Amino acid sequence: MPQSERTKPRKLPQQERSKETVEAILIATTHILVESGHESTNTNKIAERAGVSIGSLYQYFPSKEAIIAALIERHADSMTCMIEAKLLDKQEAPLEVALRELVKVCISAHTVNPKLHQVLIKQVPRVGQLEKLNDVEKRVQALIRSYLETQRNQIQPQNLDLAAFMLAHSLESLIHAAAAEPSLAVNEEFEQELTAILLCYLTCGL
Amino acid sequence: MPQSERTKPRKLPQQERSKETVEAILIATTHILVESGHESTNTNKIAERAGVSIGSLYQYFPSKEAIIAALIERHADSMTCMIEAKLLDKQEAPLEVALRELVKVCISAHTVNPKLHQVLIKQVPRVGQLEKLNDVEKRVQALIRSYLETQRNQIQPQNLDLAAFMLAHSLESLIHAAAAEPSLAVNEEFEQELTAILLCYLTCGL
Amino acid sequence: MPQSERTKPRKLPQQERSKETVEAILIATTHILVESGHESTNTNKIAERAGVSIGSLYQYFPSKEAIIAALIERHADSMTCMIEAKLLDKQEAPLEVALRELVKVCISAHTVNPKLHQVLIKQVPRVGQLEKLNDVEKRVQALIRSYLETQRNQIQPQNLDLAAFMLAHSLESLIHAAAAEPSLAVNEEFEQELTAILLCYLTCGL
Amino acid sequence: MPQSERTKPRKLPQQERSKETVEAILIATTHILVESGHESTNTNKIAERAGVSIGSLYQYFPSKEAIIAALIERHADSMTCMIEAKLLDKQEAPLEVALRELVKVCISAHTVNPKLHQVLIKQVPRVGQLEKLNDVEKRVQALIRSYLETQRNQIQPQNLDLAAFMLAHSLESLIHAAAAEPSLAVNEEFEQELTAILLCYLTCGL
DNA sequence: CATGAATGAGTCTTCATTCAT
DNA sequence: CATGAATGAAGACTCATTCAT
Repeated sequence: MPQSERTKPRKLPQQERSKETVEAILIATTHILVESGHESTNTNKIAERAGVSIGSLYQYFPSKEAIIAALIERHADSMTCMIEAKLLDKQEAPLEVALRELVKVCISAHTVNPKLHQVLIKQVPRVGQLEKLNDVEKRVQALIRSYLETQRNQIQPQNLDLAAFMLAHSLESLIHAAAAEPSLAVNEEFEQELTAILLCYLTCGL
Repeated sequence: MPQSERTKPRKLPQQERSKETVEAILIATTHILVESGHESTNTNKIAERAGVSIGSLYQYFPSKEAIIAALIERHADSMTCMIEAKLLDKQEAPLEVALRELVKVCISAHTVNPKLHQVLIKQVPRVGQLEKLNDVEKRVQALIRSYLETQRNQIQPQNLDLAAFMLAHSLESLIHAAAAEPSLAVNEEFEQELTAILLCYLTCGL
Repeated sequence: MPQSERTKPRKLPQQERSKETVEAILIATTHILVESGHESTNTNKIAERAGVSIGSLYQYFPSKEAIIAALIERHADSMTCMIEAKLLDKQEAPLEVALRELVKVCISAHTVNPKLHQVLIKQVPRVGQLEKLNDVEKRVQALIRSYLETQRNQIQPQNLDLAAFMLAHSLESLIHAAAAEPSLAVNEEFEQELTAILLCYLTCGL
Repeated sequence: MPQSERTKPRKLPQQERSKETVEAILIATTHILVESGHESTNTNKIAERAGVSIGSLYQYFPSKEAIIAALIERHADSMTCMIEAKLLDKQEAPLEVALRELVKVCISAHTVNPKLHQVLIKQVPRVGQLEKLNDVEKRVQALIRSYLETQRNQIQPQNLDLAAFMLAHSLESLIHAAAAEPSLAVNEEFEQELTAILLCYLTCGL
């Protein structure tokens, strides 16, 4: 999956100073996205907020899209890392425990910067390089898939690809939806219910 | 949730010709969205494609957003109508049958114009009046909620609001995801699995 | 020779008002080119000088290049028309008379807007659609070629294509050069000498 | 014509390394011009291609224009040197021989780096210091002028300035045009015809 | 009511050049 | 003197929307 010329970071910052610049740009972008939404996020605002000239911005990112893409990548990385760590940690645990922990860590992952997450999910068009947003699901799905493998004889579904797909997407979308729904607290009860739906699916032989 | 001045259709077309104009605009918008995506959909293109002057377009819609909102509304209506009809029809049916039918009709609903559905979901920012995209879920959730009411003693979850939320969002998101995933056929097996996850959740007492 | 999307006029002005707009744009461009040169000619200046919004400019011309190209086309047309008319008129005249008249009319053609001509020739990069500048030579060459045909047995060169090439380019470049050279008056003597070089070439059998 | 501050090479490279740097810059510029044209030649690209930092580039050249100007100067020098040598060599030769040799050497001179020559002629705006492009003609004209002096009584034209002008510009422009015209081979026949037009002009008494 | 010409604020992006390290 | 990060003026172009006809 080679990155297109338009979205590949233009040059990697080599000196300390330029690393700070890139960092400042990403942080500024995060703030603006969270405060004003994707539509009114533009490169001039980003540069200004980052305390960087517009020229510097374009030294490191070839386009506005590339900045958002980088942000998405970071965000996705940090989320999947948390999840991966937990799944590896609970590899040996009984299904119920593992699932409950998975649910917990996914919720935590969504709590890191939930406002940003919402903006990315709801406002950023999944077009071109920005499709990477879907990567989170894909990577979580892969992690789950390999976990299921180890539990193959504990679970009912035979088609592990499909089962991982079902789990990953339900998990993700329900957490999204809950986070976006002010009337619904993401509390113990929700966590419990989320664990239930996944666990039932895997174990109840209907 | 009263409509703002900016997104309420400016006047209801009452004469025959007006209705045709509105129709032409919405159809043109659909085509352009499907063919070129949301980003390159603009009012001038829409007017041209609809065979209508840009001035006339603004007679019927106060803004670009209003056009998309109208489209979303239509789309959501047609989807929820199908689902509502089916749920009412199966009100008396046993849980398993009802759920299976619900799954079937949801899949059908996504098949009416799947390309448009994808564009609306993935590319249209859920901001301002365009948040209505979420209405489909909300309305389906309400329908399910009232169905669950009738089945209260057949099912395990006690918090019906939460249960309806779980079902509606899982259903919706899994069908979306499947439709967007070329490697996954939306076939009998998928339908079966989707029914399973919902049914297990409602009946298995974990 | 189909025009590329970037340089083809965007829409032909249909109403009276828009014809005036296009005209104003071209006139403004001419003035700015003559006064400030190609490098400092930009679309914003053109629009302002034309008393037209930048948006209007882009209604009719898809790019800056397209405006210059249109100007070149006009300029080339007016030049070649003059020359064509004269050559047709002198078809029957003896060689010396015809050549002298050709020289005269070419000089006149360069005198219509010599400053513009210089800018177009010296400053506008002959790239993309702007290569049309060379069309003047090509079209003059074709006209001369067909004239030579009628004089075939009066002249020495046998390869009429080559002869037309020699005449057209010498003519053009010498007039250019003379116009650009302040120390050289484009006077009777120059006209005489120019006629001489062409006539000698065609008749003297060396 | 004193050089302006902006285009005079900033310092003459005196150490070996400096000479290499300047050389590398000019060579890189040549390559980029030939490959991508003048429009997309910029100082950052030049520096990168030359394997030199942009800062160093500005140590040796005060502006972009100065780089191109230096290139033009070199190119013009190498062309005029060839021509000068030949003309001096043929000072005693009969007119026809001298002219034929002049034609030959001019063609050779255009063959040294024809692609670069085309780019310089067609794409580089003859503005400011870049007017030097015209120097080739001027210098050739001066050389021819002094040669004609020695042949004064062999030739018809009395105004030697004008005659030199005619010869220099015809020669130059016809060779340019031929080089730019893919349909026309620069072969023996062309060489012959070019000699003819010059020789006829000088000798035939029309 | 239809038309389509006109508007202009707003955005992205480039690139010659400077300057701190 | 070399480096390359930083600068920012400048310019091309889009598109939602208005308004004269």
